Amino acid sequence: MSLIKLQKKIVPEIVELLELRYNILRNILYNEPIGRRSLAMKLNIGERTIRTEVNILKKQGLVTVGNIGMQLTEEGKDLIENLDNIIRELRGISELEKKLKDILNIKRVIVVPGNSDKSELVLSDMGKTTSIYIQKIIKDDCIIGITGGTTMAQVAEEMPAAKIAKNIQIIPARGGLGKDVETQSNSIAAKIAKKLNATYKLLHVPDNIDQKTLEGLLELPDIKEVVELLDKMDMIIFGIGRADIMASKRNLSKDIIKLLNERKAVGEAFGHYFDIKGNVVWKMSTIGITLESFKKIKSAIGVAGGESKAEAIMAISSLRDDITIITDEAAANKIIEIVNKATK
Amino acid sequence: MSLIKLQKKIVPEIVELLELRYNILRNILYNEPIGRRSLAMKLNIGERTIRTEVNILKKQGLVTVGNIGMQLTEEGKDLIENLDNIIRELRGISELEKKLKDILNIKRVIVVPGNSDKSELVLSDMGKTTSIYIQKIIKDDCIIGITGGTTMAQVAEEMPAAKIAKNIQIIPARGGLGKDVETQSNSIAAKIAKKLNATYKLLHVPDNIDQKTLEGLLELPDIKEVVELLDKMDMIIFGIGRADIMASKRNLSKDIIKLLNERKAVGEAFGHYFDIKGNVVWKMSTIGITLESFKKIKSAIGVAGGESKAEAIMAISSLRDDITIITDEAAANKIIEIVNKATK
DNA sequence: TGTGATTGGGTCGTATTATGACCCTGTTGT
DNA sequence: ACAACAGGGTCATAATACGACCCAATCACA
Repeated sequence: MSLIKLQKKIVPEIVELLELRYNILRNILYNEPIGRRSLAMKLNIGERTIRTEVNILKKQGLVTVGNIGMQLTEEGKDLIENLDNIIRELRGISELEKKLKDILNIKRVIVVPGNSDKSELVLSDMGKTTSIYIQKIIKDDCIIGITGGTTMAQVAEEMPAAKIAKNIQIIPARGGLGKDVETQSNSIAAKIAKKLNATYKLLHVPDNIDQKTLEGLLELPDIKEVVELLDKMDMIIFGIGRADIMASKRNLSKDIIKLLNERKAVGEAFGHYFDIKGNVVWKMSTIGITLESFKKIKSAIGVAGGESKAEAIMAISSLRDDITIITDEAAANKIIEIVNKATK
Repeated sequence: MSLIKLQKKIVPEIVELLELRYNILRNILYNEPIGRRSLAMKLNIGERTIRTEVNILKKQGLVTVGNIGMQLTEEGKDLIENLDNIIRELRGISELEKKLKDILNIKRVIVVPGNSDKSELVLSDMGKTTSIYIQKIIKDDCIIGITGGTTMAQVAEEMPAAKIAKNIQIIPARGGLGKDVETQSNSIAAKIAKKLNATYKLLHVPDNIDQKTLEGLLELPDIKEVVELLDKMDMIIFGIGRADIMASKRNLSKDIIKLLNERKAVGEAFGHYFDIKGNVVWKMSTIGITLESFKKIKSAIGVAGGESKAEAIMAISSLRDDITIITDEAAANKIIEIVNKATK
């Protein structure tokens, strides 16, 4: 039996304590310097509790607290990295990954602890984990497709800057311009490309354009160039969204929303809307990767977290059995819950 | 950094909790079935505290509590073994051993956690640890000398029964009959011999006999046989006593006690009284191993615990630098304290 | 230079928990 | 039958954690 499980058995109290302090440390690290009250806000904990805990952490030499706020000491920063592994084991993340892999029947599942719906740090973690995974499998002369969304924006944000392979090309996997520039696939592709010291192409095409305009756009050399690359992608990293939320974000017409409801769309990825079995129920008319191309890409990596994304993840997992899903604990547990209910 | 140290840093509370529960579990194991009140007595803890803790342990499925008392579950028993290592690391026993080895300037030091003055379980542990160590280094055709005392009695008690080598002989390292048969070297030698499936010889000689009688006894074939073996010993396992306490236990005359005080005797082993530097200040006139023989024996293993034995252990360690000392945490810390004070 | 938003630290009443000091009843071994 | 021991119940009290405030100092920004 592992050391952690052993302790969990004999001193079960440590679980909450350890996680609480871990969260405090992490939140200080990501927001330093930060005050008591702001921290209490972020963690949804009473201010006084923060105080008690921080006093202990201070006593242990992990945080310093001055009049500008609280900061981690060097020791605290070192500690937090090792703590990651403890938390993983404490929560049984490895077992969770294995279980989820079996349930979704896919090649690889990576789970980060926490719930990205409730904590932005978990979203960061997911982004970081995705980045690290990508950097591991990336090879020379790789063409990598990227989609938009807040999750993918976070991946770009957390991507460590490092030239890890030669002649990498980053391209947006589909057109579509959201309101927020930060979460557009174009911006994200550019950001990732810069971090990886790679070249990139942009795809400036709006969503939902009519067939005629589309054909016209395809004649443009700038766009044509990218479209040709779309079929040569070696890797695609994409966010997974909820069908209903994505529909409202994109201001789809009432008719289409009705259609999506009727056909029980639950998930969205690269402009395609899927039901829980992975059937395409509708797709946006824009320039971008097709489902057929998607299925042929060597490495497909989907990223999404939060329990709300559970069904969407299930839908996308049905598309290919050699897909990699990177998600969080909350989504993983929710998926397991859904499957358990269904089989009962 | 090790997992334990990491946790000690971030959740320092667990230290006492873990140790408390460890002690409770151990005491239940060694005394099962045992009641709340008896247990509280043994551990010097309030009865109510035991109740709170046991409730948690019960909830965790580590102890069962019926109307005959409390017992460990199988899981609890499994746990306790792994816990040993955690406690060792928690207390930094390895570091302590290293430090003590350097201070005493001897070949090998083994420390068991706890204080054998305060807990009989620690004495058991020391006995068990000694037994295991002996069984590791024992070889075929070995002649092993044994002394008396409560510590050595515990070694015999905890010795696992196993024939681990051929043609082993166990002999008492010196004569001397105490009041309590159980702690006489004869009984202990016999007990150990039986457990190890070895042969043994006895040495029925009283303490403090005059020279003439001594010479007479040496003519007896039974005694002569053992005495000849004394010089052929391959290993000696001996308890270490405090000079003053041993003197009073043996009812030494006031003159001799005065002498021991004058010459600053602090330790006793195999009938010899030593000052802190390892000089013999007095020895009992009886049949048994001489200091010269002792220094020639291949393996010398001294066992003693409790802070009161600190100086005695220091004295005996000065005799040989290839001696092995098996002691407990309390004695180890006390020795370090004494040396620190002396060097300041 | 003022002003509002933070910051850490102080304090105090209250809720929660741990603990000590008992009681009771049942079982067991003598 | 009795003494010794077992667990469980109860309650007042001590220790602790916590929420809800206050204050003065500091900082960013207008």
